[in-house]
Amino acid sequence: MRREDSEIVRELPLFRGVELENFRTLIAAGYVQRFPTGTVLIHEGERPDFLHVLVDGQIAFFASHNDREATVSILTPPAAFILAAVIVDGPYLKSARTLSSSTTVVLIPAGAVREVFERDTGFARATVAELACRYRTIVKELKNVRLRSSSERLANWILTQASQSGGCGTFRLPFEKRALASRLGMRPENLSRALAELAEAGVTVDGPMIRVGDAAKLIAFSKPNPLIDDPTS
Amino acid sequence: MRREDSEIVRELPLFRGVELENFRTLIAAGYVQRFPTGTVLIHEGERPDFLHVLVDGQIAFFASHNDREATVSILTPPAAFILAAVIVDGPYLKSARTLSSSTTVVLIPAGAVREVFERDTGFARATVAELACRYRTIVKELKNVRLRSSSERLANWILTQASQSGGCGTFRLPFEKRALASRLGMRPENLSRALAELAEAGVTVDGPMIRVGDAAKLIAFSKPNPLIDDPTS
DNA sequence: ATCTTGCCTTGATTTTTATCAATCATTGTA
DNA sequence: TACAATGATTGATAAAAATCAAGGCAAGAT
Repeated sequence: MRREDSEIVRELPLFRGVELENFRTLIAAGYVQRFPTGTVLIHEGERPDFLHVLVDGQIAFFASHNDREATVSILTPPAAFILAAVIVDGPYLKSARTLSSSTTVVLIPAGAVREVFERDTGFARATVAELACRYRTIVKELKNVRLRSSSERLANWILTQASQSGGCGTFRLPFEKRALASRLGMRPENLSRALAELAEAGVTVDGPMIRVGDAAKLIAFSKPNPLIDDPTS
Repeated sequence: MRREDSEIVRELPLFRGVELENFRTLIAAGYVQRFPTGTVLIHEGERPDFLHVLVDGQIAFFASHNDREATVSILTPPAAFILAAVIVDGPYLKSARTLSSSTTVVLIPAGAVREVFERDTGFARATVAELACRYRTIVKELKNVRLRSSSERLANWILTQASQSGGCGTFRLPFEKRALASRLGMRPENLSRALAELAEAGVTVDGPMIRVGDAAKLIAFSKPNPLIDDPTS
């Protein structure tokens, strides 16, 4: 593993509190892999062999049932994933596929993770914090789905994205529109229509570029709620 | 606190591994309260003062936004709740109201919980397991919402309920139909209609009594999926 | 340059779900 | 016993979202 990659892992809140010796054990057992776009890294229902850390690129988590497919979340680096499955040693509930070329992932054997978890209280504590945050993130997502229409979800997503991409009000979609549609629980056709509707709220679209012309107007339409939209709350 | 109540708490997976001394500290700091139907115990957005343990009765967790209300989950005893909010010391993401008369709750001050969490590795480990399971439960619920129609959700809920209520295929709804409707993400009107449709799958309804006449038929309609429906997976 | 491919968009239609309105049943109360 | 009050049901209608069917556009291939 390149020093660069292991340092990214080390800087994650999940690993920052791990004793150096234990961290080295984890890194020694782990390795790096790089994948092209569209690779399915994880298959729903299988058993977790590795704790994964996304170092570069993007990953979509999705689930399939009944000829339908739903994107549950999209992960951006750096971030660990499938921690819960590794901890309870239960089957994956979601599949994962890469959304960008040369997506880089660090793989740490599940057994090593569980061993260090047992003897390193710093890691155990960080695991609790990580799981608690993940849990709260999904609760928010469930509220998002149940309490909002699809165009409201879109409007709030744009608002969040715009504020994260610096103040200028213009940003580039970080992935394809159909991935966004699935992430927001809508069909690509309806995403197109919803984007067109948002012109009334001052949002203009040019290919992958989104411009929030009038933030106040978009906020009035979106009615953002920190208990749904604020990732830090 | 009655010995009876503290023993229920002690038997929970979350507390079973706590050192006796620490457990006594928690119980000494805690107390019991009993509430009538419809009491809102917890208000979305407020800060957690207590870890709660449901000892008797039923509690619905719901969230409000935009003149809408959605039930996120319904809890049956014995079970601890709002653990994640206590751990991260973040605002409640959901409100909670009692669904049954004389709902009994044990309240343990959040500070005491955090203190014991810091020094008791058994508790820390149990917390991890609890949070990981909760996380996975919500992932399943999100899949349930995103991958199924409302009548499919209903059919699978009935299937689960029937199997948990012993083999006879008849059971009583554990709460009012409108609570069930909200739990399943549908309107009471549509729950009525969906129940009527399920007659084709051998389900008969008489007030609060549900009878699964032909399990095979209902399974064929429901298409249950352990990665959504199995609470233990 | 032309063609193919994949993605996005647009319009028409169907399905699903919510909403509105009215009625019925049950329960607890005066 | 009659009488609210509450919850459940039913029917009619509206809104939201999915589906089906064409086209359009741009990037890469031939």
